[in-house]
Amino acid sequence: MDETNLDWDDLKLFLAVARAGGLSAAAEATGKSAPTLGRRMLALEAVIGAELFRRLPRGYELTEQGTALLAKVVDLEAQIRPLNRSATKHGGSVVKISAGSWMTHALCQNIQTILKGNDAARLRFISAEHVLDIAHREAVIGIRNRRPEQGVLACRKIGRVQFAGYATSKMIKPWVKVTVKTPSALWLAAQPHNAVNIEVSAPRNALDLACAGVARAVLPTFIGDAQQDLVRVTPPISELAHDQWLVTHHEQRFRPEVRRAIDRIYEVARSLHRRAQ
Amino acid sequence: MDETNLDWDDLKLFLAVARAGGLSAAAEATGKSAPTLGRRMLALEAVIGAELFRRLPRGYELTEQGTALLAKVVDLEAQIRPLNRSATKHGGSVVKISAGSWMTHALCQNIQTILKGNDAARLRFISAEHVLDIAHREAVIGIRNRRPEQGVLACRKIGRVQFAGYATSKMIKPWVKVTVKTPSALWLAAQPHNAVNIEVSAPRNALDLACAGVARAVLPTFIGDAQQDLVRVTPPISELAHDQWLVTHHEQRFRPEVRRAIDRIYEVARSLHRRAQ
DNA sequence: CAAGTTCGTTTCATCCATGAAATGACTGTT
DNA sequence: AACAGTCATTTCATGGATGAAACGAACTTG
Repeated sequence: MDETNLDWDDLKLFLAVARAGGLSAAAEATGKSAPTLGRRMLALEAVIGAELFRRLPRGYELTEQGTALLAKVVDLEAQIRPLNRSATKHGGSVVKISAGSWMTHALCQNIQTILKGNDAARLRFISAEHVLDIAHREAVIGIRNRRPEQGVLACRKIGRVQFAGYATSKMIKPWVKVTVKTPSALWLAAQPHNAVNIEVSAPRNALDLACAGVARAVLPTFIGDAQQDLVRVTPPISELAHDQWLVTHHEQRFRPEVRRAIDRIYEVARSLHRRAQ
Repeated sequence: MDETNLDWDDLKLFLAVARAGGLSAAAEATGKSAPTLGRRMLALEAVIGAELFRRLPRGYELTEQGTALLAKVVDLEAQIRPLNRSATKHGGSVVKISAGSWMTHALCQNIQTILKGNDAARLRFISAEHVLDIAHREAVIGIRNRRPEQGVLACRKIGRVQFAGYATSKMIKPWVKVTVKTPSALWLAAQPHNAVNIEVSAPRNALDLACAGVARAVLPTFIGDAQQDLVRVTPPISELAHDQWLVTHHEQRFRPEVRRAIDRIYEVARSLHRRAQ
């Protein structure tokens, strides 16, 4: 085999073996046989130039390099999974709305306005920090922080989002780190003087920890200013300010239920912006 | 072939064909023959359920869907390319705690108790509905709803978790559906008489919508009973009740910072159980 | 301690993905 | 209009990846 050319499918099989903890269970999960998986893992290790597993009598155990690789491949899988046809299958009239976790939270809190006059379709809120692909119907409506370039997408500017640091008191100095690649997480990582004492994987938990009085959290002002227990402990962070856009597919936006959802969501988002100036 | 299972290596070959603008040039670039690439592209289109190329006499031209896919695969390639390098550097002393989103929320709200006497390590809360693998160090501490079978894991029973339906009023009848495969989501799907009028991808948003007064949500009682705006609208759902276990790795649990975190988390979790009986 | 079970590795027959060769269609040149 | 060149598709023989079967090692159970 070509040892210089990584077979991407070996990464998928690696993921299965890593998750299953051995070849036999991974064989069941993947439909490939245990000998095949064994050979593919050896091939992968040869290409990568690292031992990914300790081969124990009762199964495969990841090495440190294997664990590091696993984290990356889990992320790859999350990106590849939606590409399957089954992932895009349209089941009934569902309007999928994709927004970051803060925006989704705010939309849910204002759900009565959004639902007004809209019984024809079911709404599905997909809370994700990465951009879902409207051109491929991963979502029908998206709220994004960048104007889309694709010609098939229609967009409408909502307004400008500001971020700031929040805590229960200015006396609280350390920060909570969100272990995802959002601009605010990256900004915080780039501030060497900002001590981080705790980490969370979900942005909502950062808010929880700020409210619990142990750390500062970077929050959008339409969220931070709405919390009664929190005060701003920094001025607005200009590096994180960005415009917010409501995006949909040219073809989809004339469906009546999509049209109404767009109008309502725009209304709610605009009012959030006005409150948080 | 298995049309439901995307071969990740087909994405790599797609990238080569897209870049080369045809099979012949891509054959040269990849070492695969043109007929092979042609078949693999057909297979990829079948799995994805979209036409990625217009097949012209003088080569392959990307369709809009193909162009969109190309952007994603370029990104995937950028992530996969460095995998030949040495493993990522080992970070500082971080204690990773994995629990479901409700439990993580509750732990964050009680973070002061958990942090007591524990400055030596940074805590990382990983909010996930699936079980992270402690045997392979995806997490150091896990809160699970099943006793682990693996011998390398130490476990300690916390107590029993109950679930119930919650809303702002018993007059509210429709439910919010969480589009993830958790037992509570699956239970709700199995109740044909429970009308669902709205969907969310994140469990926290189900709570948001219940508090907004538009739907009923299935919540664990240690969450639902703690919300001032919500009341139980069903009795406890016996099908969803389960034991809760604190799990860690045999080897890891004697590290002082892990030991302390385990003790504190156990304390907090036990008190949650007492409150929600 | 013996028997049973489970897991990974090795061996080897099978079959399927591959590529060589042929073919067809289209474009460019004379 | 005829011919040459280029590209993709089809046909079919082949070789290599696959998995069934066997084996060995380690662990579990009675």
